[in-house]
Amino acid sequence: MKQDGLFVRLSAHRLFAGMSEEDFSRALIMLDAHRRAYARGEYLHRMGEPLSAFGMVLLGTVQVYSDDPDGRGMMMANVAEGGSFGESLAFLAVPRAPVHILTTTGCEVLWLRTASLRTPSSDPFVFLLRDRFTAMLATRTLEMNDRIQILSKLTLRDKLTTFFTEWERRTGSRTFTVPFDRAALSDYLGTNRTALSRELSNMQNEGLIEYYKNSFKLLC
Amino acid sequence: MKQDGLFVRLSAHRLFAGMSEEDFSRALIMLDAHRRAYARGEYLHRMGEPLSAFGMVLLGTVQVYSDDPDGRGMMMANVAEGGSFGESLAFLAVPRAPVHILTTTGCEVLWLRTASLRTPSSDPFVFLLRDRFTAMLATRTLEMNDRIQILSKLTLRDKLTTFFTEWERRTGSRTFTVPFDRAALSDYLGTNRTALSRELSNMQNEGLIEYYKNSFKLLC
DNA sequence: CCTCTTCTGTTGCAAATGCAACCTTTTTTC
DNA sequence: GAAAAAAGGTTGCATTTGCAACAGAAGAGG
Repeated sequence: MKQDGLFVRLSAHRLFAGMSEEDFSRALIMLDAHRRAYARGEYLHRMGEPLSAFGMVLLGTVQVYSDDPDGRGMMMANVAEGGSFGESLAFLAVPRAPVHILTTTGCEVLWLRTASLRTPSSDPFVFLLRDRFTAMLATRTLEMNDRIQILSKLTLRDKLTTFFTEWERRTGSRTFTVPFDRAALSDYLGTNRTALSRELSNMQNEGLIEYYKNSFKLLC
Repeated sequence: MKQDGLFVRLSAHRLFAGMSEEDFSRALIMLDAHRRAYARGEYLHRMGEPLSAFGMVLLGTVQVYSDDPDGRGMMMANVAEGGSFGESLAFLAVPRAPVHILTTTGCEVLWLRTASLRTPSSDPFVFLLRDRFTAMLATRTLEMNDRIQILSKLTLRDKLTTFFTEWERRTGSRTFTVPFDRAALSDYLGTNRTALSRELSNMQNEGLIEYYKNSFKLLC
C-alpha cells in the first residue's frame, strides 16, 4: 500500500501518537492497512454484514446510520477527518453489524484490521498497539457519554446549549464550524429539522448566537 | 482478600469466562481486587475525583450520575448485579471523573485496578486479561449505542417500544423485570416521570402491555 | 400496629415541538 | 449559465409532554 503522506497526516492520531516513522509503517503492516477512496453518498458498509476492519477517515466525512425497524434512519455518529469508526464491531467480529456506513462527501478511508491485536504475542510493539486501541475505545465511550447527555436534555434549547458548550470546549473558541448540515444536526440532537431551524432562529433573535450555514458564533 | 464464593458468582462474567479457579485467583491478584460493602444511598465515588479502579457489582444496584451545570441530575448508567462501571475512566486515569456513583440499594462491590493491564508484559495471561478487558469496552460501546437509539426517538411511545423490544431480545422472553423504578426509568429514557406513568397507563389501556411495578409483560 | 417515607398514578394546563405544506436560497450537474 | 436538485427557513396546527399539585399504595422502622 502506498503510504504517501500518511505518516504526516496520522502521526497525531491517538493510535499512532509519538511513533517513529518506522514504527508507524510497522503498525500499518500489522493492522493490514488498506486505503480506499469513495464517492459522495457511497456506502462503505451495509447493515447486516460483518465489518472486517475499522476505518479511519483520511478525507471527507462519513456517517454511521442505524435503521429503525420502521425505516426512519438514525445517525449514530458523524465521523470527520481524523476520526474513526467501527472499532467495536470489528474487534468483536460481530457477525451482522447493526449499522450502515456511508459518505456525505467524497472520502478517503484507511481500513485497519484488528486480528493481530487479538493474537497472543510477546512483542512489546503489539502490546503498545493494543494499549492504544483500548484507550481509543475508552475514549469513545466517554464521547458517547457526551452525546447521551445531550440527548437526555428535555428541551431543544437545552440540547443546543449543551451542544454549543461542548463545541466551545472542544475547539477552545466561541466561533466554530460543525460538520453537520441541518438534517444531520437534528438527527444528532434527536429532534426535527424544522424545529431545529425554528429554535436556532429564536436563539439568534434573542441575541444568544449568530450563525451562517454550519458556522456558529456564541454571543451568550 | 477473601474470595468466598467469588469464583462461582463471577466465573460467567465476560472478563473471567472460561477461567480455571486458579487463573481466576491470579486475575484477582493482578487486578489488585478489593471488596467492599456499601449502604443504600452511599456514594461510591464523587464527581471531580479520579477513579482509581473500576467496579463490578456483586450485590445490589449502583447508578452512575452526571450533574448538569444547572444541577439537574442525569443518570448515565444503572448497573445491576454482575454489571461493571468506570472502566473507561479508570483505564484512562482521567484526573477528574465527570460523574458520581452511588448505590440505590445495599451493595457489595469488587474494585479492580487497571494498572497491570497497561504495564508491558510478555505474560500470556496478562494478554488474555487485556483482551477480555478490551472486549468489555467494545461491548460497552455497543450497549451505549442501544441507549442512544432509544434516546433519539422523538416520542415517548417510540422510546418505550424500543426499550421493551430490547429487553425482549435481551431476556428472550416477553415477560421481564427491569432494574429501574419509575424515576430511574424516566431518566434512562430521557423523559419525565409523570409523563412516563401516563404513557405506561395508555399502553396498558390499549392492551399493548401489562405491568406490575417493575415487571412488564408484552402483549402487542 | 402505627408512623413516616418513598414510590406510583392522575389530572389540568401551558409550553414545546413534530409535522405538513410551502417557499427561498444554495449547490450541483450538464 | 440554465435547469434540476438539495438544503434551509417559515408558519399554522395538532399533539405531545413537562410541570405542578395532589392522592393513594407500598415499604421501612420502630
